[in-house]
Amino acid sequence: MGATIKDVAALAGVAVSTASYALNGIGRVSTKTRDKVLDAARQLNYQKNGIASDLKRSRTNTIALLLSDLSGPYYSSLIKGVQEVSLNNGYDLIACSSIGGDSSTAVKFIKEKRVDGAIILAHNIPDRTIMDSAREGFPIVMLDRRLEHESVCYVEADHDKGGLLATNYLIENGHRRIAFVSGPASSKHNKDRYNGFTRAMNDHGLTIEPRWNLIGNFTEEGGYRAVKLMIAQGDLPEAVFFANDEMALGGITALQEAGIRVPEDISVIGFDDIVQARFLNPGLTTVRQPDYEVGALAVHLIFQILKGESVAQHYTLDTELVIRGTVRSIQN
Amino acid sequence: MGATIKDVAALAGVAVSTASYALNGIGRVSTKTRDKVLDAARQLNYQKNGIASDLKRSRTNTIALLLSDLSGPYYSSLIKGVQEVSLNNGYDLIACSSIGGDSSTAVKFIKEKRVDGAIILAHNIPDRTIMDSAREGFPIVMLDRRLEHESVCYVEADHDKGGLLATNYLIENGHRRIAFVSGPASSKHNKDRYNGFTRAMNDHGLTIEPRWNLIGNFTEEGGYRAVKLMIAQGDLPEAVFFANDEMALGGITALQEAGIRVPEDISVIGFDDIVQARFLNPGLTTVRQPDYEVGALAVHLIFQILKGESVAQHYTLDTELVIRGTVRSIQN
DNA sequence: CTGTTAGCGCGTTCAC
DNA sequence: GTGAACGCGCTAACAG
Repeated sequence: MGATIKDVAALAGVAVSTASYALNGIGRVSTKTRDKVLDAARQLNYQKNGIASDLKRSRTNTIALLLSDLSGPYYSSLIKGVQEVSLNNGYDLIACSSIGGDSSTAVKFIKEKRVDGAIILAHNIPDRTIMDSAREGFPIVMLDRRLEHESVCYVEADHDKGGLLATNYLIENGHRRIAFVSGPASSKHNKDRYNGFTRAMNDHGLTIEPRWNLIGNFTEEGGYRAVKLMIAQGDLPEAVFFANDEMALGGITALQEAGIRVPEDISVIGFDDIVQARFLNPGLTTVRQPDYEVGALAVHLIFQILKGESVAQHYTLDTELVIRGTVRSIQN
Repeated sequence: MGATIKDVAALAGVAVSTASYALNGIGRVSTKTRDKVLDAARQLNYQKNGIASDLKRSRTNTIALLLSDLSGPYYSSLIKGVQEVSLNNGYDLIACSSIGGDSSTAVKFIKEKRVDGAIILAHNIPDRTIMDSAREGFPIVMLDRRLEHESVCYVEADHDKGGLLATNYLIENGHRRIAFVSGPASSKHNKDRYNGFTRAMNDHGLTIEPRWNLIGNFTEEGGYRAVKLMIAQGDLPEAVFFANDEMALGGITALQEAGIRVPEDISVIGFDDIVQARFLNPGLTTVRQPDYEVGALAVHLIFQILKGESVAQHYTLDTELVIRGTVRSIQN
């Protein structure tokens, strides 16, 4: 167990350096010697110690995707984008979680230079930590927030425009009395979506009723509660714009429980296009973010920076309306 | 940038080893010296090179979860189990994919000893590779298949009993003419589920119609096709047991398209309890595996082995029936 | 008891 | 094709 390159060299009767060259297939070695070495390696079941190799090379050929929690939520398309582009560039990809904040695996990996670059989708890693790690030459791309720092850049969907898109769609379908269920006030994305909403409302001379500005905290439970509250107030709006799909899920449950039909009695629109959206009946109309593209671009930027090319600090991608069955057209 | 421990020692005016002791908080250093060192480290924004550290210690304090594809399917509960137990034991956890087979990140990490142990849920890593890596002291736990090797153990749900459970439930509800839609023949889990099915059928003296033994390959598409075929044959069964939920999803779509109602005209049961199952209308009745427990047990075993304690080679956990709305009771 | 010296871990790479 | 330095931090043995 655990043969080292020394053992291989000894068995093959060559110097360690020669063994290394042969193993890595870098010129300088006659075919005969190479074969001897490879043979010895096979006999000893030799596997190089990747850590020693990384240490010497001072690069790991690996990039990390930092998530708040490995067990979810499910950023399938985004990860696919990250994964495909990494692999195409010959880099390895690992995912790790930031549970535990500054003492988490995620933070350890960027701080201790265990990877060559990182993509961050983990709200609980403090800006400070990220900036400390973002030394010259250590590329970091943020996906969940903005961060002004020379060697950190960020990619995001245009949530503002997405909010506008969704709201305009409701208005085009004849809705005028529209409620908005927000996520947490601290969320930039929530704020952007809300901005888009207000812009659309104002553009069409519609008024935003304060009593229809509800808080749902981006959770299914929160959406459920918000709608319960709305129902308790009486006087329902014609449509509800949930700032994310999870809240819409909860909201729809609350509506169903009250015998209010979607979309016959009230229209609903969400944001994100999570997997479940398609499986509701009727399917949830929502706004899709270009997740795959966000992921792909993020890694692409990492490689640009690694190559020493300069990149912009900020990229915005478009969102797209996904029309299913929860919004109906009202004839006025 | 990139201060090393040498710089810290120099600035603090002590030897490197002293700096190391101070930084790691291992006795042998006066408070005063310690403070000087910590101060110097702070000033230089020092971060240890984790790779050098790992090399020296020859352990990484990290375990890896090897998945076929980081972008899905979504083993949320299982990963939660793995994650929580790892963290509780003070170990870091990383996830990586085996896309690319023997040249994948996953394989690289186990071969090159970049982690202290691994949990494998990646069918495309060859047995051979796993056995080569499973040297003395390198713990590997398999979740997706059995592998007979002294230092490899496996944990699995009782798929056979799960198949029995599902089938018995259909039979208890008066169904006698039952179809079975299989996954790929190569899948052990599929085979076990099918065994449970046949056992239940035989126990009740029911016959298995060959024309109702369909192949769906564990995919939504496959389930869809299988049901289309079944419909084309005419003479529908009373119930269909899909060997996994994804196929059930596809099958239900096919039934709907043909105007066949679930469960009024035909009952459906699945296996796995994927997230979507709950969101179908009606909710999909299915068999749940104890995913969290499987994950938690897997890591637990890793730690046992790491501590040099001996463990059994094989663990089986029970499955559970999740009753929702796709099976109806037939009065004969 | 505090602090230092020296060598190790393992593979890579440069100069000869 | 080879010897030896090197990457960086850890630690046993030793000196003060």
